[in-house]
Amino acid sequence: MDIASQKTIERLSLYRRLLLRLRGEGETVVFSRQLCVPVGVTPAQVRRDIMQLGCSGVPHAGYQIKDLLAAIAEVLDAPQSQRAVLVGLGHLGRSLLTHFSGRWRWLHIHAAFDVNPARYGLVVRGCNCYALEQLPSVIQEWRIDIGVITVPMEQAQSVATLLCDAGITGVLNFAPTRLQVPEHVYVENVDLTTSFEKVAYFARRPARISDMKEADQDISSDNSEADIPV
Amino acid sequence: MDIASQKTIERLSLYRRLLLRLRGEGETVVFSRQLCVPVGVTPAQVRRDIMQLGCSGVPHAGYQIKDLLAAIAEVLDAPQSQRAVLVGLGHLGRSLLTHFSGRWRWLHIHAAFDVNPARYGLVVRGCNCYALEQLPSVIQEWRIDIGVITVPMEQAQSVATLLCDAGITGVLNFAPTRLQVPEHVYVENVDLTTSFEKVAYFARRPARISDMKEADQDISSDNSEADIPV
DNA sequence: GAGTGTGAAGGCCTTCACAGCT
DNA sequence: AGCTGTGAAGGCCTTCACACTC
Repeated sequence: MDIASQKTIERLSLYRRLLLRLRGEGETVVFSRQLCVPVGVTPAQVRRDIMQLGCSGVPHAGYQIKDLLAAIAEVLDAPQSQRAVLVGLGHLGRSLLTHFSGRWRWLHIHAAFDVNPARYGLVVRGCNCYALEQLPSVIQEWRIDIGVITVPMEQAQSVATLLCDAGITGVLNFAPTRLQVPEHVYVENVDLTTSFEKVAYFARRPARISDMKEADQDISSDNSEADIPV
Repeated sequence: MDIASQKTIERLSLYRRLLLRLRGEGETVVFSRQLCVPVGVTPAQVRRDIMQLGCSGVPHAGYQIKDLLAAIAEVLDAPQSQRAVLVGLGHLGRSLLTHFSGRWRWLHIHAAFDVNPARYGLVVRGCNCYALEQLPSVIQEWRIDIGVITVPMEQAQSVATLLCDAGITGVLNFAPTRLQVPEHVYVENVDLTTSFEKVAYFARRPARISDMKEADQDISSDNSEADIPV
């Protein structure tokens, strides 16, 4: 697979976690029909993605889970582990560090930065906080290629520029603005405020319609035996 | 504006925060050219969105910021404030509560739920944690229409079903799976793991090109958790 | 019959391009 | 000249449909 679109990468990520789960349950083969539902697409889309991965299935016999996992890993996983820095140790930044640091061996948050001197030397989950001025040298010395931005909107662009100038090629942006970066830099936006506003909007729009006829459709879920939530 | 697509709502949310910032800086009018960049679209898209809002601008004089804000609020803001519940008081759930609770007056996280009895009675930012069994009655009694799911993937679907059966119409899903819900229920997925994987993937794709010019020092200490240079 | 592989069609957005206004 | 309003065109994905395989 030479080049994959953003949406394809998203689906591969979802496929993988699903496949890992199936494998953990003892399965060895899988059909496109099983994969499509939890990823939210049609079987045709699943087959297209698998085709693009270079894997082949057997009609009526499905795909080998281990083949799929190997092919997906080939695409998604870096040859060596990647390193990231986080900029902005406010509430959100600390939460992310606490929650995610050390959670994936293939992505290590190597250092944190902030403009607030009160936060220098702060250590969250083994991750040190430094002054923003030190960012370029740290990035270059450790060949870090990912920056996580958790600063307020007003400062996001200047931090992004700083990161890009230092040589970063990927940004995970939690600030509610679209960053301007050089063409070779990829930006993934995670905008929780917008997500909340979207849910709030769509939650109240169709409500009236469904209020009319309430309980007609029940969801046909495969894992219906698992009545024990959480 | 009768109906708006997901992408339109996203942009409206971004426009608004930008407009609020501009207004705070003393501006009263704005051009499409100013709005397009931080939202990541073209001026034509901005004008289309504004047209859809029902606002008009004046050539060479731009749009009135207060008109735009009023029109956007008309679309995005609920007549009365909306209430949400959060299910799953693990690390992520607590972080979200800590970070977002009380942050927006128009969306109140009213209660939290978990299956783990050790968490019953837990209070995070004034938000009480209850047993999952109480979820339906709380939702119905308080007419809550939004559910935030922060449980592991394995339990996400059953929680979603529970929420939908209780009458929820919007779900903010942090679990890495696409939920099956009745047609009238809207689901917004926030998948941090996938986001990280996307950044990691795209960060190293164009890397080779830029690798050319400073491929001198090779620090290949992969799983190094060594100290940070200062 | 049940599933895979894939060309072709369809849909949804975004952008282009240009008329109209001041 | 500069910017808005908008029909038309173009692009990107997704889905359809069906031949093919076991």
